[in-house]
Amino acid sequence: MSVVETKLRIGELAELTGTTPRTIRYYEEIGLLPGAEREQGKHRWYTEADVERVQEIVRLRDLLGLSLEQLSKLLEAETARAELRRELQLTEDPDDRRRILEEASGHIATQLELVRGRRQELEKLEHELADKQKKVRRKLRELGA
Amino acid sequence: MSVVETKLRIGELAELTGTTPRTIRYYEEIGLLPGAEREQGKHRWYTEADVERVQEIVRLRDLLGLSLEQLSKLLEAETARAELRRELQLTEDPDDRRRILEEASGHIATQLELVRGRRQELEKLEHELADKQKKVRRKLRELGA
DNA sequence: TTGCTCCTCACGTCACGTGAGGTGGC
DNA sequence: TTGCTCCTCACGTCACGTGAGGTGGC
Repeated sequence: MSVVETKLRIGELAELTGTTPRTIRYYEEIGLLPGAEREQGKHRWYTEADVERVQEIVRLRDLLGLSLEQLSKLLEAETARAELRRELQLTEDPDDRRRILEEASGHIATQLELVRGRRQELEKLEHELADKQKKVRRKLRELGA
Repeated sequence: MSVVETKLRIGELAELTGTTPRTIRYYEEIGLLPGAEREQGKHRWYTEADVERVQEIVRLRDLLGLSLEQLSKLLEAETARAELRRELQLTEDPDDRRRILEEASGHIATQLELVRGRRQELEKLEHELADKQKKVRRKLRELGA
């Protein structure tokens, strides 16, 4: 919670997230990343929040294999929520707070379903491979005897 | 083990594997699929073995997120093994059998490592999401009280 | 001021999608 | 024979990679 925000250049953001400047610019171009702050019209400056956003994008992209359009839709709700949350953290109205929390819960549930489905597919493949491995090793033992 | 092989057309192979004819042709073009039997120079005919091959390709492609070049290398050894296996199932030489089985074991181990790594990444993400969900739900309960 | 990183085109690539126009097989 | 599926170009698309030529900031 420091007062001075850490300002990052596009190359630094890229390195911290395992991407490239070109990828960052592309994500901005298609609206997946909010347009970075541009001092007087030249270099882009990023914050810690951008690092987290890009890390989330990269993780879901790689682990779930979603297209960037699908990812946009998945993260859109989250982005809207984040904005609302800021506004409404100021208010203390319990109805508003409940609504925001319920939306968050639903959004997390959606992601959880996707992740669980993938994990189960991978577990199935893993078990099949482990099974194959067992059979091959049993045959090797039989040969050794 | 029937004598008559089931002959499949490219559209049937595609549907059975969740792909498209264009994808099948592309995989043949880049050498990921062996060129299908071509009767007199026109339609391609496929067998059950092709179905299994494409299913394996698709599964590894989607679950591991490998490029088709990486997949080629991963499956190359397996293809070579399959051929050797046929030759050597005829011979009964234990040294040859041992060598083949050991190669198979190594190859399966490689795939298992990739699959386990992915599975663990997904589990980590799943736990983080489950954690988030818990926190949101706790806040909701606090509001309800 | 020098050197590195940044900037914007713009063309290239990978893994296919999508017609266009024509031929094969139950 | 008719209709569907197949065939081969060949251009389009998505998600960037890769220079080319030029400007910004510690």
